[in-house]
Amino acid sequence: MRLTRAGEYAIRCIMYLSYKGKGKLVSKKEIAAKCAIPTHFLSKIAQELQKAKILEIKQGPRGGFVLTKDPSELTLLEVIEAIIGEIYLNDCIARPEMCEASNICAVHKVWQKARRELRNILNSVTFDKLVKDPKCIPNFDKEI
Amino acid sequence: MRLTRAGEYAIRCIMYLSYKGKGKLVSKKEIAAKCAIPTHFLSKIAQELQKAKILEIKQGPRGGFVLTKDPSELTLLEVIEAIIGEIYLNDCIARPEMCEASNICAVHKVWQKARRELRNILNSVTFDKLVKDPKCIPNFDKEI
DNA sequence: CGGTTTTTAGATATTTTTACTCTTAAATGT
DNA sequence: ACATTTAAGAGTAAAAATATCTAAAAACCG
Ligand code: SF4
Ligand code: SF4
Repeated sequence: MRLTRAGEYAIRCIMYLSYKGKGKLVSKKEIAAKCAIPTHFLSKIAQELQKAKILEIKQGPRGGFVLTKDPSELTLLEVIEAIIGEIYLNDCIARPEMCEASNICAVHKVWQKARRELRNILNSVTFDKLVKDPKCIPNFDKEI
Repeated sequence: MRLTRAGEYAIRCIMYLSYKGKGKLVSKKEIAAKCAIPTHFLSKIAQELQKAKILEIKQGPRGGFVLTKDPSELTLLEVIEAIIGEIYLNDCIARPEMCEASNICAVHKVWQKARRELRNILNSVTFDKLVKDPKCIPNFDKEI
């Protein structure tokens, strides 16, 4: 019950793009270096984020990624679920038909609540707030 | 980011034992049948639950499992973490040294909060309450 | 005591997921 | 045209999940 590496990398990538600002083009190489993400893996992650309309990919020399959403409108939950899919916590929340008891099960109700709370917390945090605290991006300022 | 099958099975097993009552011996075969758990897999799960002092295993004919904790003192969180280990949600919460930014990272703080809330929710539910609602154990009453 | 039943505990096996990596090709600035 | 940069998808290695198998131990029964 933990976030995958791809999810964590996606957050770091968007953190860096948010720090640079919406609409600003940043090269893949730079992001990979600053955020400690394997470059080829970053490609895969960026593709998913593009599908989710969070960023746009520009090819060619001077290519890279551009954040298309305003950091103030973009939450942790959106980025995470773009990569790992919707969070459910337990299988019977995703597919209630897998357990005949799901419509009356007391445990099921706890998972529903837990899921709602977790997603609320992750959805209440926007990237503009995250990057506003300069301390949270200690090595973004360093030269590459 | 979801509970493993072993975790779900553990909850069902303890649900059934709680329904039968603390100190009551129930055979493995019966639990496996009622809770739809592969019998051999149930052995492995029971071993973990015994290590966590939640139940005791009795061998021999008329053997089985006995709940050693009072259902009112036993929470969902205890049972789950006995099987899947402590919940952390993100690697850097389990091992802050894996990311140099962890002591100042704003995202890290969100995960700390999310983890605390999730564990609180799971820890606030005891098994006596779960089994008190007769509807949550629809097929426990059926004959085997 | 000896046989039968029931579970143990560890080894093994299969499948799925994770976490990358490689390769070929496409896009684009100069 | 050509060099640079990324795309897209196939491929792979390792880990985790999900069981299953087997030899043996425990305990009841007659
Ligand atoms: S028993 Fe309850 S919690 Fe478990 S799978 Fe069924 S509905 Fe979900
Ligand atoms: S960047 Fe923040 S959230 Fe991500 S691993 Fe480091 S401390 Fe954790």
